[in-house]
Formats: sequence, C-alpha cells, structure tokens
Amino acid sequence: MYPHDVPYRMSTEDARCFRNDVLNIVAQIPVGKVTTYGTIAALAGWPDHSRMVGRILRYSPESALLPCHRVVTIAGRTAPGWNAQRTLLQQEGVTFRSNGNVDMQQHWWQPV
DNA sequence: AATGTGACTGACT
DNA sequence: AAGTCAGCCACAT
Repeated sequence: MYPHDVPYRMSTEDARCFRNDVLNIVAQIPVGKVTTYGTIAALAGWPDHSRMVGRILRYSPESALLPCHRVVTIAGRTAPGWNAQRTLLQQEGVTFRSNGNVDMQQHWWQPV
C-alpha cells in the first residue's frame, strides 16, 4: 500500500519483473482473442503503466516470438504503423467494426 | 535538471 | 462517433 500523495515509482528491479510478466501474459492470449495494454499492465500489478506495456512490446526482441498482434488499445485500435497486425488478427477469426477497430465485445480476453 | 516523446486511458466535447 | 485534452510514467536528449 502506497501513500496516495506520493506516487510509487518502479525500481530497475521492478521494471525487470514487470517486463517478464508482460511478456508471459502476452504469450497466453488465446488464438482469436485480443487484450489491451491496460489489462496487461493491471494483471502485472501496475495498473497505471499501460504505456510501458506498449514500450516493452515495441522494443523487446522477445516479442518477435510472441503473439503481440493480439494486443490493442481499449478502443480496439491496432498499433500505429503496423498494418499487418489487422491481417494477422483477421486470419485467426478476429472481427472488426465499421470504424476499423477490433470488435472488443466479441474478442476481449480477460482472464478471471 | 528540464523537456519532449510515445504500440495508453478516461473524460469531455 | 470522432477529436481533443489532460494525466499517466519510463526513457532519451
């Protein structure tokens, strides 16, 4: 429990663990499902670090081996500058809405 | 030390 | 429904 007026900041060790957790969670996203940066951050225990999830997936070499195309924003938007992401998702049955975003209602994976 | 930058989110037009 | 904005936080300069 952290003081509400003093934001807790990650130590380098925290960051290392967080990165590991993020990659492990992404590895578990089922085929045909997606999850959000915020969901992953919360599951890893750092609810306010959704931006860090994006950074990790963008820059970690290990992400090449993971289904990181199954990570989208809470609005269902795919990653900027990565057009293949949409194709990959469609190939595994993920459906999109008329606005071009993933149908989150149908495909949002949130483990209990 | 200070500032700018995102693979983000929530609230508000 | 689609944009804007402020808050978010580690990192790079």
